[in-house]
Amino acid sequence: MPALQPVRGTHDLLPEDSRRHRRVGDLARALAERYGFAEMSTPIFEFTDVFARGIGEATDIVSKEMYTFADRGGEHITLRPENTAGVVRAVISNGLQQHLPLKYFYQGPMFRYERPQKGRQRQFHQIGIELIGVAQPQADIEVIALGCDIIDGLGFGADVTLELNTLGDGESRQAYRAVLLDYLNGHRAKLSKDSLDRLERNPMRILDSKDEGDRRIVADAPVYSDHLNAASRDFFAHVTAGLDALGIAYAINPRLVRGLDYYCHTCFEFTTTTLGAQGTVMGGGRYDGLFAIMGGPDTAGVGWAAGIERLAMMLAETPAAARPIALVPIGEAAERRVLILAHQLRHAGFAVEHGYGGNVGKRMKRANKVNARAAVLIGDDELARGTATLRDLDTGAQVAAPLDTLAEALAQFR
RNA sequence: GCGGGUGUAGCUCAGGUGGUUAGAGCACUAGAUUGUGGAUCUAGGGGUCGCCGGUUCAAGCCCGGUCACUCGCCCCA
Repeated sequence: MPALQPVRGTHDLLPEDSRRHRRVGDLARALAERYGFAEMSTPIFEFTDVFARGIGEATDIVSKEMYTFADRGGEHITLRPENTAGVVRAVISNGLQQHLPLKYFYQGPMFRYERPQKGRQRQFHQIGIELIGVAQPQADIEVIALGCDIIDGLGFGADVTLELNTLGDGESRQAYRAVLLDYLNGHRAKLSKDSLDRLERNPMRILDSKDEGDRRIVADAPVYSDHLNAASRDFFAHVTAGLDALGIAYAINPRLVRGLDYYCHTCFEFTTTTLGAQGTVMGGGRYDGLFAIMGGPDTAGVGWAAGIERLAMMLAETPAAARPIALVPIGEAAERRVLILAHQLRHAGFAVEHGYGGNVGKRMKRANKVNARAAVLIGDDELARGTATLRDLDTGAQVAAPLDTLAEALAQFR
């Protein structure tokens, strides 16, 4: 490590970045609460098994992207690559199935050992929701509607499309898998190298291949919707009908297959073309089988996760920082007075900055630099009269205000 | 993990085919202005040219490696 650099794929969030992230997180939380989702958080590391089992050994995340290490006690620990498995673990650990349905919102860092690109980092941040314990399609609709509100609320409605598909239930999936494997095996010789690999791990993935040759083969492949059983078809029909009723636009994408093992029935992605190759901005679906896989009682679940960095990148502008009041003391006596005054004004709810030394000019410059809304000048003259000189830094207008009621005079600059 | 591109000051970038002390704009600091910011002017600070090695009398420039970023693949948020 030659120079002092951050670890590959990690980034500092300086105040401007932080404000963008907060814009996303705050809006998402506020809307989630409106839908009845309460914020909670789980540890950023868990026993490796939580993810290995929950996400699926064969997935890319588990097979090559986890930050795993042995701690000093020899336990196998993994930095969370996503949060659904952790939330499910928390529900089971705390015996929360007695309180179904559960509705959670979370926000925080995730870790994946991948090659960084724009919109892809090794430490990144997600917001997400989980609706646990509702097997009916109402839950899917509600979860998607909330996602949609957040995307719209951030101002991305025009740049983002909702892609929707169903993975059916276990029975349907097994039936289709068999038919599909049969077909693909017949074209083995012409499949790309990547797809031969997928044939073993997740054949439905091949449907979404970008390889030309694969696409030709896929074009004539059996279609999943022909192999869905009645229950699965019915479930999906309810979901789409619900979205229609709410006026939520979506595009059915039969090729949409999510990578994680635990998904069933509804799956969806909110995608954009404005971010380059990393176009998925929010993704999720139903995971009714996950609780059983994790060793808990059968419990339904639906949710999504969204990448804060990706959403923050799409933000048209950086939210402005709060504008403080700048206190400018002139002389020793004023300096002492201002120390106290700053404290009082802060307690009264004002954001207050006082320069740290320097003459009036320098302090005014500093006030300007922190984008102060107003300056309060106090020197010997003012102290003698019991006033402060109050300057509006936007207009330059200046008035005298009594020191003991300064908070009232400053109220207009809040 | 695979393939392509890039890497000069805090930021954005100049530096024809290798040739003395590496430049600009913005930003920063100080002064003009010791009780008044944003504008202007003046001066100043700041670079082991990502890092290591090689070729050469001589490397910011050529070669190799390495690190980071970036574009695409894989996959995902």
